[in-house]
Amino acid sequence: MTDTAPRPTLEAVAARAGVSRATASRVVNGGDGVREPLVARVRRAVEELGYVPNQAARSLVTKRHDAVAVVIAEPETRVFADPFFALQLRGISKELTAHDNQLVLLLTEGRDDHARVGRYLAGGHVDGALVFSLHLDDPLPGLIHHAGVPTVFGGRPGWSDGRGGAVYVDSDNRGGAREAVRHLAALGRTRIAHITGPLDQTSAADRLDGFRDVMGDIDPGLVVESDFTPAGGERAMRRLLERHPDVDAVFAANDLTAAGALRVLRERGRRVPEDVAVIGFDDMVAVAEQTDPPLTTVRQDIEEMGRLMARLLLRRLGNKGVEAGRTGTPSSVVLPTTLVRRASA
Amino acid sequence: MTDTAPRPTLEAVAARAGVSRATASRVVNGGDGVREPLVARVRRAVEELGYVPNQAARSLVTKRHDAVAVVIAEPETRVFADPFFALQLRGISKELTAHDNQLVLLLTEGRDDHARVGRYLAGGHVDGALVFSLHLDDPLPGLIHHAGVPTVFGGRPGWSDGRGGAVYVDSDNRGGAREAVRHLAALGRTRIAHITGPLDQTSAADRLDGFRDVMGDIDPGLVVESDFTPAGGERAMRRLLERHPDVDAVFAANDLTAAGALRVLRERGRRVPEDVAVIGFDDMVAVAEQTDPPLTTVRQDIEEMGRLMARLLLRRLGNKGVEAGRTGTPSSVVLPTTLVRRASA
DNA sequence: CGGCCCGGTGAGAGCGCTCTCGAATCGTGA
DNA sequence: TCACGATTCGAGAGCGCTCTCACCGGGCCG
Repeated sequence: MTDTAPRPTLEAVAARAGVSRATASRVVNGGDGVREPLVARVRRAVEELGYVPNQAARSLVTKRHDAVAVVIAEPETRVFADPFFALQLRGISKELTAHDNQLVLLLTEGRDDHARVGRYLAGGHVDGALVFSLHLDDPLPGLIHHAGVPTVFGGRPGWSDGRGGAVYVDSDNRGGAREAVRHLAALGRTRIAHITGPLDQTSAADRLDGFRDVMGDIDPGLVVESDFTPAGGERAMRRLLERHPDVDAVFAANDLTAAGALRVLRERGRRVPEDVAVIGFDDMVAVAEQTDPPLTTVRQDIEEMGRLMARLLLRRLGNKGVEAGRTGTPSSVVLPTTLVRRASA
Repeated sequence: MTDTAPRPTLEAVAARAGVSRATASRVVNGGDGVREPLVARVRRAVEELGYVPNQAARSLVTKRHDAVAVVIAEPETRVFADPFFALQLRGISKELTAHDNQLVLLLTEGRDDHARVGRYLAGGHVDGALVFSLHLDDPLPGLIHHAGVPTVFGGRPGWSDGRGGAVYVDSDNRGGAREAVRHLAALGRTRIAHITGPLDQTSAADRLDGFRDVMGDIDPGLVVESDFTPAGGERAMRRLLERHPDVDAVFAANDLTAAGALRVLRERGRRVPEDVAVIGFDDMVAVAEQTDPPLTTVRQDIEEMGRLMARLLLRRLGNKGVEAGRTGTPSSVVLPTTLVRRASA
């Protein structure tokens, strides 16, 4: 219990099974090329001794770790207010454990942490990395690329340099936004506004693009930049009502923003959806189902994104068991979104 | 970039600095007992070569991994709908990285996973574990104890067996509940009800105990068991109104439940807080600030809980740098809660 | 019937690091 | 001045594992 009984080694297993260490090793790693009776004997010895391979010794020679890092770079507390990463983590975790890989979590905040993470990844402690880095000016992708660690990004990284080599998994922010706005238009709304997210994040920028795809060149006053927070949503909605008292629909860049907007609308006596229809983005149920009225929103399958990220990475690492892609490096994936109709639009 | 340049070894550093591998090792690990000029030379060599110690080789001999597992055992999706674990993880992460420890995340769902986790921990891949296991009947604590891995629990584990040896960090659920109920009483409420959480979780049970501490032996119909979800809160509130139409205050076991209750109250035309005062628990801002009216609730410092868990574990692992506890195994810690007054009570 | 090939097995060389131990160096007190 | 203790450094033995390579035996072809 408390005192650490010395763990049995491969040597011990071999001795007990009456074979060499080499043969024992072969059996432990699949048993190819070992005749049945011996396989059985080794297996039994493993069982009886409760042998578990020493991972450190193993990776010392194989140079593999069967571990991948998940880097979540978010200076802002905001992120933790939504279950986004939690769900993504769950998807990642499922896929990784299904292929016997460990998940090393790296949370960063602040610039100094970037260096630390870069050093860690460059240190070769993990076979690859899954990185969430949503800001345009983030130095992390560069550091990681420099470190030469196989990486898959969560969300399209907004690199300025020309290389399109980055593999990422993203949801169809632009398409989802289009669908939302089209829905508002189909409802007969004509003064449709958009409260954006921080435009240095590709997801926010893409949603704005989708909005513009449908609306064309509209009064720029109908687009208000915000920051993905409820408070920001409130501010933006207030400004919107000042500039355009006749607004009859709002597409908010995420659910939190929409919740803030809803509150201001109620406070100003506007009925939702009768006077103003509102659509959010994300489908964070804890928020979208709690608003008054419940929020119509664009859902993205967050857990699936995580699973996919892990799968792409493992494939790239040449992990057996993962169905092989056609050839070489797998390419990025963009997942579809769906409109979830509740009461607000 | 793609091809893995062979990482420099200690041997290389030693050669470049003109010292032995042993001395280079000493410098890398603090440099005690090495004279200044040599220290400087080795440091420079490390710098120039970009040397990073091979962790696998190191732990092969030290039998330490400088890594701890974080086990989150939650079959239910519910958990991921709140930022509870995210915040806790952040606290844990901060403390661990401050002491150069890695965080290996183990997410489980379903019984079979338990065995996997047990095997992993027993496999000696990590130095210790931080475990969130909130259910009374959870086999995990037993498995872990059996594996002999130093562990700190998040939340008081509800063990039936007699051993009080488990170290845990919890918030003062009972005290917080008392404060909430006293607040309601101070408001002049007399028909105070409680919507509980799942009573197989110690946090829910403790909150109920706190409620009883203040209310004494009341009409059992004023206590309704629920499940920490908004939908459950709605159901419970409905039942409550049927049985006790005269209820004038509700203490909900968490914010999500309170949100559900609020919705039912509004739907039934009860004004909050005029007719019925409502208090939640947790202070999940994303929820508590969004409800109508904003929710009065009991806050627990979740991030601090995480940080503390990590600190206790590191101390127990004899990690230098962590201020030493007085003697031996540190004991559990219960963190205070605070009442956050918003509009609902 | 002999040589050859081939699948199955074991011996042994490291992987990169820490740590013990003895050698070398330096100072100090008598 | 010389012995002796303290300090600093290097040589070398592993930690537990994988993997190459040589070895051995039996089946098959010539």
